[in-house]
Amino acid sequence: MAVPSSVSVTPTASPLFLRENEVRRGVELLFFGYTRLTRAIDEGLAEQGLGRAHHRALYFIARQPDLPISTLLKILAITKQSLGRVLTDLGDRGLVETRTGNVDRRQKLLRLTPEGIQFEAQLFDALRSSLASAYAAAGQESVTGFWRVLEGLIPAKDKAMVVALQKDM
Amino acid sequence: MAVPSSVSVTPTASPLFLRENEVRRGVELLFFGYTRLTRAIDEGLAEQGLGRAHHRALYFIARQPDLPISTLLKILAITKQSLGRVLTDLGDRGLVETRTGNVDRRQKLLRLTPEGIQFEAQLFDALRSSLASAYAAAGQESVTGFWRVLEGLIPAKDKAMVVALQKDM
DNA sequence: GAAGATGGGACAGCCATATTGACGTATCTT
DNA sequence: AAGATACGTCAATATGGCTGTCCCATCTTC
Repeated sequence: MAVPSSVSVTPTASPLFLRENEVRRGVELLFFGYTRLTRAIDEGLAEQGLGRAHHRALYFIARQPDLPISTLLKILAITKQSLGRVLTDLGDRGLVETRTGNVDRRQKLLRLTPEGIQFEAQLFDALRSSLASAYAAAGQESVTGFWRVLEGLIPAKDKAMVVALQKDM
Repeated sequence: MAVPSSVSVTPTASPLFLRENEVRRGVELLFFGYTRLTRAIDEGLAEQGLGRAHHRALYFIARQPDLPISTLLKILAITKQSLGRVLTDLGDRGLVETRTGNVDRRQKLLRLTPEGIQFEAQLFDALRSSLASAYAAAGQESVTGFWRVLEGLIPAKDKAMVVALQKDM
């Protein structure tokens, strides 16, 4: 992709970005795309009596084992109480376990149990199959653009958090 | 994953679409991008004592004036009861009005009142400013890719509905 | 014209997921 | 020793979904 990141944005393209229809198209595609992707895993979650909130926690714990609760709270941007219930449910089902932090003993580090790893992988398969087919249909250049636009939607103050998740890529 | 060793594989070829990190990146960017975009309008909604469910209805009514309720139900994919409460709230605030269909008198066609138009436009401004800056930062080619991938996430049976929204583009 | 399908409204009750505010305990920092 | 931080927990509340049931008006079909 030839986007001159070192150069100031060229004004020639700017009329496009101010037109209402382009914005509405993005809003709608994001709405439908996001909701359809999340629906792909509802069935698997329901089998365990879990909801989407549980999956979000499961997902980020899978992504960053030994994640402290405070970090997960920042990622999910929900309250401690809301997350508490979710983690209790996941713990009760033997999907998530905690260990006391060795650097800071106040922390509880979250990780998936073997059963949790397997369950998350099963849910992830549904996400992968949806996204992989969308990627394949759109082509690699489109995927890069897809990422770039979404990155632009994330406020600067949150960007470090997202980058941290992807540092191993 | 079995890659035929007789074929030379470039790092950008099809295996890209099966690799876990690319999928996880998409999942995460969609999550953060979508949630951040929706947060952009929460404040404006709260001023009216409304929530995101109200905005979704408002948005699609703005997009397709004289929309029958049954169509809106398909778009939002929620139950009649859930939508009913939302529409009652919007009607009570004088943002939405209904008229009896002239083709089919059982139908109630939804449209925004002048106040509703103004309010939706105000919320839309927040969406526009977020999306427009993401578009501008990513560049026009990226925007096309962004659309393409999201379109690929929408199941075939829903695609006609989305296209219908955008037929005037 | 009668029967059935469809569009819409309304009742009651339930569930999942989020919120605020307050308070307690263990541990780390200064 | 004092204060900040990480985590847990209580109680109360709001939002936005859901199911099931029943109703009425209107359109379609035979």
